[in-house]
Amino acid sequence: MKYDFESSVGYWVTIVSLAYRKALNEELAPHGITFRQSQVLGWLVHDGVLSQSSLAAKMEVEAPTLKGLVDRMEAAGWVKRCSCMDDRRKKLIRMTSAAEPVWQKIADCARKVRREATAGLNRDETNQLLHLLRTVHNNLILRSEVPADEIQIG
Amino acid sequence: MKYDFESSVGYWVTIVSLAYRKALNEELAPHGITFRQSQVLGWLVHDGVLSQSSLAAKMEVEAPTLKGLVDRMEAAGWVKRCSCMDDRRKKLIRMTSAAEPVWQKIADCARKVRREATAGLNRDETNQLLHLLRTVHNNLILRSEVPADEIQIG
DNA sequence: CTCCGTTCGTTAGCATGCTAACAACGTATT
DNA sequence: AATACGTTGTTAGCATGCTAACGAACGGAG
Repeated sequence: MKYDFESSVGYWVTIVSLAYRKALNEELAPHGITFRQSQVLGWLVHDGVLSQSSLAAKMEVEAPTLKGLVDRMEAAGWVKRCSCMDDRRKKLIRMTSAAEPVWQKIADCARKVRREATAGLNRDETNQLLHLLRTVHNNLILRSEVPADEIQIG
Repeated sequence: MKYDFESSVGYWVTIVSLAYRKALNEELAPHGITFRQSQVLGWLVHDGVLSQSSLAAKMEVEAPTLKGLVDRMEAAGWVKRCSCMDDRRKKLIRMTSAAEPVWQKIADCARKVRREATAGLNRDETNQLLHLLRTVHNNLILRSEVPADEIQIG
């Protein structure tokens, strides 16, 4: 019983994701930062200050995964954990001044790889790709939020 | 200097890849197998016998990554390493008979998640998505094979 | 105010990714 | 044959992913 990987969205999304991350990691390596770490800085630039849980939600990873990311970035001096006055459970993550001069280079690397990845695609095709990926993502998110076998109205 | 993740192919491919893997892992967990391990069996069903290096190439991962996969699957009894007569360096991977009864269930899980992921997309849109992902993948592969700063014809 | 369920961050343990460096083997060159 | 170079698989070390289980803090019900 065969299974056709070549026509599987999961297969292609997996290997494109690996290839994209690898490409960007190569660009970022000289700056001592990784793909996911650069995304953390991106969200901090975008939103200012974020708690670990909200950052985890934005990056679509679980809490322990984000903790590891923040641990390494705090050790490297890119970010800092601050206590939250309103809620003593929360720890607010903010970018340090040491990270600011590097962010410009990171954004340049990200744009470069993005340009290379979408070479040969016109604006419509790129938008179509993003639209289709959002649709698939939404399908998978809804799936985890409302598993079919848990819908039991008594 | 902001960077717009929402319109980044890399961002969406990353989180869709994570969501897809997570969904399939949930389906496969009862069978004691993981997403990547199921793909190994898929390739073995498709091609019969494969050396580790050719399997790594098909799965788009590096040799040490594939070694870990095969190590765990051999320990679980799904696959077996066999020596190769023609080339004593190679180790041929083949599926064991113990894995065969599970493969049908794995393929069913894969088809189920695939159907859920592409819900709301017609055949044309799905093909378009696969086509665009292949294009992006090809761009990134070419990039790593011919880095621009290494083209130096003297 | 106390109890109880939820949320937040952490820990432990495992699966998957990578690069760098190595030994063993194959192959081409001299 | 001897040398050199490429290929194959392994090891070590690190970065990212996950679930399960936990303590601390919040918030609402009684």
